[in-house]
Amino acid sequence: MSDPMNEIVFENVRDIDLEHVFQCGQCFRWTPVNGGAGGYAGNVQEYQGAAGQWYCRARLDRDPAVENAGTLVLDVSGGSRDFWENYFDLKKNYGEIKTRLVREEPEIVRATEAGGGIRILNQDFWEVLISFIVSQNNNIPRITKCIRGLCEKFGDPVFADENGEEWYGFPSPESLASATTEDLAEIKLGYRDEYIIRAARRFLELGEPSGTMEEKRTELLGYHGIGPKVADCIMLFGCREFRAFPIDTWVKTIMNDMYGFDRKDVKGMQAFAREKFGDLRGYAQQYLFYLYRDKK
DNA sequence: ACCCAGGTGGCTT
DNA sequence: AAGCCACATGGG
Repeated sequence: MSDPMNEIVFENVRDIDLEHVFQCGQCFRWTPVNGGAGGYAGNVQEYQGAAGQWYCRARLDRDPAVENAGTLVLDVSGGSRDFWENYFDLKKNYGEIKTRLVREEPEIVRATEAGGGIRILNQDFWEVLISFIVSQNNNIPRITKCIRGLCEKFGDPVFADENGEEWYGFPSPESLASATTEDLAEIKLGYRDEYIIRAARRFLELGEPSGTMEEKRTELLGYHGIGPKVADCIMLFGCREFRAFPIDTWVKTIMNDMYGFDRKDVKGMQAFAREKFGDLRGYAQQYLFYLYRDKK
């Protein structure tokens, strides 16, 4: 027997595509429902996943007349309408963001068109913190597997879907703070399990970073296992710091290809992003990242 | 067997 | 400040 769900409908959402949202590397707990490539069946996209302690089945009935638009129907195990509206960032005008980016840097139009339905989710800080520590020197399929393992072993069951499959909430900080490396071994985090345990304990002491962006960054860099790249991801996806511009191997390739930067010149890339994309550089980074991920 | 993946810590110049 | 290298794990 599946658990009951609440339906929440958002009509006429602009600048949204569920494949862009869930495959752009910002989150790791959403999967296409019917195994269709990217969750497509005609003009319907369907994904299921979880945010914090809530399960959600998300369907986008796409408007055939408008690109990256449609009616978003959520079947959720909990969470208010406001919670989900905020999670999907539905109050923000992404059309305007794309227009401004292209005005400053016309070449980026390739990226804003390829990932035109990207929205930066408002995710829980703690979940983002742990997820991106797992991400270092790792690939997306395996990151996904590791995080599922963490949820199934250390999270609470929150929902049984119609196939009888159990979904789990993200582990609490306490549950990971009290875990041992032996407990974590079966998750196959490799050398990262020490990082996870220490991060959980430090988060319980410090809570979420606050202050200016630089202050948040400094605090994040104090975590063992968090360097500049992971700190920028956590700020962008978990702290609503849209001026963060994470530079990973893909972005290095992009910056080399499009603008001729030496792959080692991370400082130069940051300065370029700050100058060209200003306060919107976090969004720019997502469009660029998706463009190159999509090419593979 | 090697190289890579949303890199980082630690040690050596 | 910049340059190495080891670090688990799994896929190509």
